[in-house]
Amino acid sequence: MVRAGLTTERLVRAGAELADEVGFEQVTVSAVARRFDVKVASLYSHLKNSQDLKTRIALLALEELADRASEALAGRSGKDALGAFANVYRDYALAHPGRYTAARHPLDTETATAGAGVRIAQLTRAILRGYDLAEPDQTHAVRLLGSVFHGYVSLEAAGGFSHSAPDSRESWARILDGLDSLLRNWPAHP
Amino acid sequence: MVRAGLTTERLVRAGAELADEVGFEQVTVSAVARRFDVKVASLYSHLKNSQDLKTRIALLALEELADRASEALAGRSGKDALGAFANVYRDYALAHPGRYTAARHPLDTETATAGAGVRIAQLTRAILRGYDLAEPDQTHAVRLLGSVFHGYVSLEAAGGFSHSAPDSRESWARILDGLDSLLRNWPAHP
DNA sequence: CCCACTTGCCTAATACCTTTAGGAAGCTGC
DNA sequence: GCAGCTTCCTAAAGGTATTAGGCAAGTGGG
Repeated sequence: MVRAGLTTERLVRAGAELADEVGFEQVTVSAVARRFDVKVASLYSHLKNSQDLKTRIALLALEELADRASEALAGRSGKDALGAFANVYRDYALAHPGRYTAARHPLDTETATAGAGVRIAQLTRAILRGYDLAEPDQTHAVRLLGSVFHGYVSLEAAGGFSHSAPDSRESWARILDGLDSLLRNWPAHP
Repeated sequence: MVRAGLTTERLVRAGAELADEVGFEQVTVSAVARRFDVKVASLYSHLKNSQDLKTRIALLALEELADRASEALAGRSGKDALGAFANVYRDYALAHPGRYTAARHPLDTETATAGAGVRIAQLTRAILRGYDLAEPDQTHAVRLLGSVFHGYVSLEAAGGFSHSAPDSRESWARILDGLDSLLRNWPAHP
């Protein structure tokens, strides 16, 4: 009996690749086992269950996203930072649709607060240092940015903008212009 | 043998209720059959397959959403319309989380263009009539609004804003202020 | 009224996926 | 070179999806 050398790490990584290839919903313990040419039950020494696999893929994706965002943001500020961060999001979602879907997978509170999601939130807040926003407006703005990035990228991934003019990239650029403008002129509370 | 009186309509409606109760992902042909106290195979006279069921639930949700939005928008314009539309979205998502998830379910192009999704897009565009935006900026703005509404509501539904100050409603209100401001002062192309 | 026909729901069967229990073969260190 | 842990396996039970074929409940024409 030749051992396949399974580890949780390798299984999760394979699951992430599978997600990008066939969609996150289609990622199954069985499919990962097939990929390693191993019986399904063998994976249960490394994974608690199917949900565990999906959660770990989600955490991997969040970490990759946070790493890229962190690197892109280094040395940038203001609109430059805004655009860099936004493009990391968009590029990641387009290059790794399955992982991106995984990153949006609902996590229970403890898992979420322990994962890289909070790093992403911190980075979003860092972008706003280039704009003059005091609390609580800063938090409102963080939520706005998160919504726009996530919303746009999801709709784009779902094909929402693919069959109509103008080009999605053009809209993306103009939306970033708009956000920059809004952040510089955030309306005072009435 | 007493007949249960199954119809595609009733099955889809039951599926939608089930989605709101246990989540759209948990909606299964078997679960719907149980709800009617009927054998699973019986549903296949009314539904093509599991995917068909989910697609029909998605279309139902889109239609309900479009109906509500249409009603809310009647007689309103400008920021008033923007707020009314946004609140329909948010309220629907909070009241019917499963249906809302269903509404975001990816549809193939033909199904999507035949469904109520296009009505929603048209309504979004109608809101912008209250602002002075020419094409292609109008389309960019439609995409921005769609992204913000969808993004915010998804993040909120996933619990993103639930355990932190300020209150989510407050952010929502201030984000709508921000969007209104941005639409009134849409930056000219550099 | 009843016979034929259509329709609605059923049984049966196949094929996956998930998960647990328990066993055997490989590796590691003494 | 063997004790013990680890890795992977076989076996089994239970759930979901889907198809094929059957019987009984409604329906319409003679």
